[in-house]
Amino acid sequence: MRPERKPAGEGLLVLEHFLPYRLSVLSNTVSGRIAKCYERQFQLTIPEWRVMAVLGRFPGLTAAEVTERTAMDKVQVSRAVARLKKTARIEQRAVEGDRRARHLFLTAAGHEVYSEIVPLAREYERRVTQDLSAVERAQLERLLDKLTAAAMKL
Amino acid sequence: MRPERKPAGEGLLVLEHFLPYRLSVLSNTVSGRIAKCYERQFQLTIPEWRVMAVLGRFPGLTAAEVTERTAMDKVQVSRAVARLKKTARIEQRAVEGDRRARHLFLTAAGHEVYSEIVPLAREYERRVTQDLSAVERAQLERLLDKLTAAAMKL
DNA sequence: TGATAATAGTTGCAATTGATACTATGTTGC
DNA sequence: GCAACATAGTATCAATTGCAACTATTATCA
Repeated sequence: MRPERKPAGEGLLVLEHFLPYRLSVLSNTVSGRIAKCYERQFQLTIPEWRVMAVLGRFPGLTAAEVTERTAMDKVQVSRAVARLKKTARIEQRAVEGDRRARHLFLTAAGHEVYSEIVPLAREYERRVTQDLSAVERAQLERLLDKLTAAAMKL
Repeated sequence: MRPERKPAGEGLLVLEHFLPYRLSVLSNTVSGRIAKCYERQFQLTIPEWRVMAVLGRFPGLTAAEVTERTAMDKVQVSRAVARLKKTARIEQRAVEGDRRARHLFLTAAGHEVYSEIVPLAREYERRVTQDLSAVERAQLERLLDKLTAAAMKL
């Protein structure tokens, strides 16, 4: 009775082909690299940058809406917002008809930081994907859509 | 007038098409779901499960080799190993000719847990990818390879 | 109305993490 | 054989996180 009859057999998990594992390695590598960049240059943590990024694209969201859009949790957003307020990268304005929530906006200083980081981020993305053909890029986009949708559903 | 005339304009980052962001959302969603599963059922953290998974596939690795294979850092591995030892899921044996390192193995109890988790992990992966055709699966594999290689190089 | 529940956001505390430094052992080159 | 350096793994301490509880406000509905 051989113990290791089949390498990808029933009871074995081949980690290097296991999707969640591969995604995690890739995502950590990719995000980690850019993070180093804006951490050093702007003293921004990943959650802070994420909040800024989404506010740059959708000014005036509330913290709850930021939470939805970023798949961060609300405590994480709350703390990122607090730090960003303290460093004057964002500001808050009242929400008409709801005194619990506040609209969030990048300040002028926030915009400045944002517009410095965006090209860096773009450039980094470009480098990571530079070996992909146009076709492969389209495939990637499509696959990410499908996988994300499927993962959300479970 | 279309609202999104220049969707990828110079100064704007369209988060929902930005690769690092999409990878992060997908990876967190995917890993998070399975993690919940073995956290509840077996009191295993993500790093612990990762160490077990790699030891299930490659019995006898040292902590340093686990570190290499998992893209975790060595402190993380050290702590996961400490916990797994305490919960008797793994055991250590001397390395011939090097008294610093020790070979790591799943115990019988560890194997039991492992062989219960593997089918769950498999099933979960199957569900996430069930909407993909065979061709798409191959594309995915290929794209992950390319992206991971590119990210590592930077 | 008023009681109950839901939502926005914050805070406190315990657990986890990350960076750094440390011990012990091994290797290299002179 | 012995400095100087490298490696395996652990410990320490501050910073970050995650969970649950909390305040304040708004919504529901009998």
